[in-house]
Amino acid sequence: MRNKKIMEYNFSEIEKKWQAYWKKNKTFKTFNPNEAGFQSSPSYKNGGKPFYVLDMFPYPSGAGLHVGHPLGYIASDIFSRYKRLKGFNVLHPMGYDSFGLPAEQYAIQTGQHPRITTETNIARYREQLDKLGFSFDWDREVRTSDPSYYKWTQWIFIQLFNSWYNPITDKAEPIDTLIDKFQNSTIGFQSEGSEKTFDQLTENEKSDILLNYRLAYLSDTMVNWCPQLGTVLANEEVKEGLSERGGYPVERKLMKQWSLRITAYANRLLNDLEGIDWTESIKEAQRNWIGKSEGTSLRFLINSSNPTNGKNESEDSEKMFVEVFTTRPDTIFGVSFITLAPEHELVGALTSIAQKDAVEEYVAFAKNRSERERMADVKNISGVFTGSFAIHPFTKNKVPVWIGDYVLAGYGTGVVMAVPAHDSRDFAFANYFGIEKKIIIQPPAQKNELLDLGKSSEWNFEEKSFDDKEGLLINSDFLDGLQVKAAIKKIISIIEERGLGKRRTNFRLRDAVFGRQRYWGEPIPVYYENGIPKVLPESELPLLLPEVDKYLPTETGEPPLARAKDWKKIISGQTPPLPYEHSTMPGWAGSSWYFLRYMDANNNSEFISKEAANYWQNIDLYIGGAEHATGHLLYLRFWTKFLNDLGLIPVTEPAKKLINQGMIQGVSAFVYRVEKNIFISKNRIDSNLSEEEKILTGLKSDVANCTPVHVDVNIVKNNVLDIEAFKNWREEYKDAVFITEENGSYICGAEVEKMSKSKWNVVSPDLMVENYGADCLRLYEMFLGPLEQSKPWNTSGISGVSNFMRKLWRLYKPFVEINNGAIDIGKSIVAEQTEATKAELKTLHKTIKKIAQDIENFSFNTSVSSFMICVNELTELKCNKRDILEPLAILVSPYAPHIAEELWSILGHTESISYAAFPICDESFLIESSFNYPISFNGKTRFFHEYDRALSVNDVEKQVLSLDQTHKYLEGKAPKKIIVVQNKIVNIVI
RNA sequence: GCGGAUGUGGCGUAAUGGCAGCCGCGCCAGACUUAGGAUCUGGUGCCGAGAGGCGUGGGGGUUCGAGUCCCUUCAUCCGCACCA
Repeated sequence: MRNKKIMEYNFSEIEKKWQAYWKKNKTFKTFNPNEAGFQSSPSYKNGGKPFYVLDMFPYPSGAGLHVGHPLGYIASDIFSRYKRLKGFNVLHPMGYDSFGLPAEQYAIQTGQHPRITTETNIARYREQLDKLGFSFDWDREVRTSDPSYYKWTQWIFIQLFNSWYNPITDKAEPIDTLIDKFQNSTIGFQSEGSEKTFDQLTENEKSDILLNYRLAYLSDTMVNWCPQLGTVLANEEVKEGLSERGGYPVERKLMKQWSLRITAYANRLLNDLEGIDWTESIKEAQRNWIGKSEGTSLRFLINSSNPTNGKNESEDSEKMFVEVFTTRPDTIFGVSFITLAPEHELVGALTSIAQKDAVEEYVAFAKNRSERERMADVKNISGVFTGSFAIHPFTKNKVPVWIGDYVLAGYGTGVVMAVPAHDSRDFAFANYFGIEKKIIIQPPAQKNELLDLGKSSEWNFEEKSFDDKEGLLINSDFLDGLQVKAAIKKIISIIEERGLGKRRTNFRLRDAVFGRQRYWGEPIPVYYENGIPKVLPESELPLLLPEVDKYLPTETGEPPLARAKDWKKIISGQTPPLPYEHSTMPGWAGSSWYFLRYMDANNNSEFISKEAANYWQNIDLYIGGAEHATGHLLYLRFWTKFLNDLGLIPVTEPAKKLINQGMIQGVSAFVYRVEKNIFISKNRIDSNLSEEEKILTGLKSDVANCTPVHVDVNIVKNNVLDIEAFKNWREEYKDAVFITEENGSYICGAEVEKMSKSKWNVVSPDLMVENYGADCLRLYEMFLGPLEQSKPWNTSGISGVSNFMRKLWRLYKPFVEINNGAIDIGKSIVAEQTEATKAELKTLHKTIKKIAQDIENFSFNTSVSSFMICVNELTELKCNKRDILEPLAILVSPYAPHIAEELWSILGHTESISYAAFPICDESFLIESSFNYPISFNGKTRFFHEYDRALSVNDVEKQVLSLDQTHKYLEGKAPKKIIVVQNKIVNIVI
């Protein structure tokens, strides 16, 4: 008894089956060349050149993944699977950025160890990731919080500490080479008026001097201090004066802190952007952040007859000077005052007795203003006169010295030469305090007209400064008559000649503060001996994160690590034990080099072997969010360059190509609360209530105002609220009353917002996988639109893709044979011998071409629609040929791997489809013998006519002109011109 | 203020300078149904009964021909922002 039974597309069974298969067979295990198994791996057999596809690894938060997270992972997975089919040895790993603030904040609240919550969250992430069918090699997983990983993060820190940046060779070198130079006096070192040689210095003095050069160093710096988080923050962790995490106020504070000398790399970080294929917006953001500007320093002597406050009376005040930095030295003759930042060290010395009180009051005021206040208050001008005068280096005139908080202490020299006529900030300041403006540039005529249309052709310097870098110099002595650019050139050489200053390049980029006064991070591998910071020997790594009783600062304000008992460095034969550094590393430490660790994830003796580094080089394709533009991506490049300088890795950039996937936003739903438990439907808000409704709700009058309240999007479908589900949603809504539309439904409001738990608009991938399958979700996420674009999630569109999945499945006509009650494995009714028709081959090869192109261009959305077209056409053609369906399964497999594996096996294959060969497009199937020309008149298409593709331009023209329809549209007129583009279009101009 | 991105049907979107709206969602009609938030078939940019006209944020330009190239302007989103 034999029986054929058609199989339905049971995605959940299929997906489970193949996920288990991949896991059991380690289908996606990637081998390094020196590893056993490399030569028998399918990649190697396929000719395997290395290719590295990386996702920015996630921070495992307690909320789990929402549908937005996998977007980039799906894209990278498609690309990885495609590259495997193309015969590459693909490295496609995943891991967790598992140190960080949220776990610690949670620990503070609950007392639970962050390690525990982190592990729980990772398990949940893993489960969610596994359900989506990604082809990660999990044997290479990294976790930044794992001691076997952070051992090497600490090791790299030690290398940074033991290195300095040699400006001559323009790279990092071991600190010993610097000590050598000091000892041989090849170069001098910064020291305060001491005449000692380097070897004559005390150990303390040596340490202090070397800290000025080490790439990881301890120093007193102005830091962003966040009292609520109890830690310092790096610049990019502060947004508009508030902490990025949590949104707490941030203050400026002088603290002894660990920093990394990223500024040494500013130029290279800037220049090397040219060579990498990253989006222009990210490169631009980095250029901005680095903020290179070229100009000159210039000294202004202080007038020696200044009445000073007495403090510095005894010192040689004749030698006192302030140094400014300017990018516009050409405006030197327009200087009418000098402004110091309130924090400038010479403020005290420059203040006259008469101005002492006013200055002190102002400095105190400026100091107490938070960063946020200062930023919010940009429009308000404040400042104070010091009572001192500087001497103009060329005119020898007296120039008043002011203090103003529009000058930033941290940029340039903290002093500006103010040219109010040609700088809008100086202009505002001068206007406010009534300081004179000296006009020294004649704006070009056309600019004059722009400002004062109709009034006069002169620039109105009463209203606005002229800031542009163009125009003619006037009232400027030897610069008169020069154009701005020529003037800059000339004045710089004069300044340098006379020793008044030097050509100088300034960067906005600041050194990165590297210590955090928090628990859940890598301990900095440093101990203190007589107050001198020393790094641990490599043999003592990892320096394990100790246990503490609470994750809070100590009573004395020490970081949590100070609570650890007996956590001290013991040196044999020496007592007492020495204290360790109590700060930990910032969140970005582990992520600054993780891409390297994946290459050799289980190496216990090195952070990465030379062979692995040389084989994999750097990331070929890196996918992640654009929010890391100036943080992670800059540090990643910095560490890569540093490790390259030390000769540890062969590359100077971490990623050849970077793609930023767009954010998937949530569509929040709102109900409108009238009173406590009465809700009005959206379209009824401005309408009148019926008598019935008034009685029902107990409202006396019509609704005047109502409050929108977020409602869980999972109980809203097409803006219609599931009223019963709403009542059950929360206890408080049990007795809710609704003013509905006429048809009795309740319509919710909708708004696109960030997907977040608090807005109740989170759509979980788990639910989508359950209802539609992972393949369907993968395809749908790609179908939404271009990868890089942000877009709101809309679940209702998924049905189209779901229909497609079933249509694809049916094309293969899978069935099972029931043989005397025993069920065989699935088979397909395919025509083995019959040759495919021309039409079928055309459809297939057109799709092959399109899919390959799309993947290479990261245009995954258009691929999905090509698949739909292909399946629609093949269904129409009733195609059941193996020659067509087999390549189609391979084409689909990067996008929808589970169904592809199943169909592949139904077609009789016993090996995974993952290492099949990507089909090759045969162009000959695409070429038609004729072309249907659109015939247009004055650019408007009127009709079509088919001609042989080989027909010459002249013949097409002749034949078109003889057509009846042509005469109809010519209306008896003679055509002025006829354009024929072969196999494209005919355009007749009348 | 500076920089980046984006503007196309009711919605998501597609179009090497050559037929605008492919593929979907939604909607409309029909078929099968006791029923449909199932399935299948057809239709669907706008105006117009129709012929036809108008249409890619607005204005201008280059071109035989512009969603696409150039100039200008507006709107939205994102990043940076007193950086001398």
